[in-house]
Amino acid sequence: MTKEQSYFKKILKDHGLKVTNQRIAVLEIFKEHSGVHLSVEEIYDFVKKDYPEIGLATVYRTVQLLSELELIDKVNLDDGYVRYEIGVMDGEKSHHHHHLICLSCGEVFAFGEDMLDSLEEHIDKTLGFKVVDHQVKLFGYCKNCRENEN
Amino acid sequence: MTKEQSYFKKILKDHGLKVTNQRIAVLEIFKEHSGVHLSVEEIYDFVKKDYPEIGLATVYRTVQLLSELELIDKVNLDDGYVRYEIGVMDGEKSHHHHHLICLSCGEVFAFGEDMLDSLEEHIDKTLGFKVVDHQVKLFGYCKNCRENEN
DNA sequence: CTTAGTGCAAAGCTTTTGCACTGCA
DNA sequence: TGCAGTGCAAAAGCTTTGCACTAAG
Repeated sequence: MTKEQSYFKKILKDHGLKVTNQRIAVLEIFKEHSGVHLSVEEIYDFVKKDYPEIGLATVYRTVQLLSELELIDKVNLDDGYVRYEIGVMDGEKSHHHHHLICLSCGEVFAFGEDMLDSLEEHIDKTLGFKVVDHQVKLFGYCKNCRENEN
Repeated sequence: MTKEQSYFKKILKDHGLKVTNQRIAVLEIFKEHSGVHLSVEEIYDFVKKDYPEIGLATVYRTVQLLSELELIDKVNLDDGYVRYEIGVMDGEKSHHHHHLICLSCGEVFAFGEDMLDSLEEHIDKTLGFKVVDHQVKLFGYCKNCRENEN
């Protein structure tokens, strides 16, 4: 058993939740696709390879659970699906919903979150609005696509 | 006829589209609710007061049209509805998808866009990603809610 | 007159829910 | 063994689409 699995089981137990094969299997898919933004349908298709009898509703419920436990992040890329990505795998601080979306190839890149600190401070001072979470989407053209067009 | 209506009619004609009462009526609702983020259902309810025989499908089609003509902005506040707001009514530069969403009362405030310029410049330099549009959502607690809690 | 636009109803989509069954603790 | 969790199918809710009809140009 990997250390992520042990950690996951502990969290489930701490919340009085049961450890099931389905939950382990879904988390495993997120681990195998770190950095990728998966729709529930995509997760379902992946999980079925290892666990063919799983139901779509279970995947929906598990994904909601993982999101509430803050083990995965919810991302809306406005493509008609709600997407999720694993958030705490890499050593660095968890990057929170910051995405570069290429309008040409559709690729999604991530970038760090510290760049917004001064902005949030300014908003607090001028508007009295206390920011506790943020979601930033930047649309444009990635390096590859720009090079291919030239 | 207001100057916004003349402008709208010109745009429709320039695109080879017909000027219909329904389209005028929907635009009128956006004008009356400048700064508000309306769902299609809400727009439908408002329009029906002036134009009871309008159909929901027409509102959906009109809103898509207005969005393509860049007369309104599409906003997704993750509440299950796609929302729209009029974008070019005030004299200032059009504020592009920048929202402060209060987690307590649900109120949505807007803020200016120039604050992101340095961030985008940095991204271009370091990642080679050219940003052409952006969408920023900041979640937190607004002044009112913070004062009421104390 | 021609055909884009409309209204209605049906269908399409993702997501949620009810309920009997299963399996973890 | 008891009850949380699951699987299936049905339902829900937003949005789109097909089609006959209406009205703008």
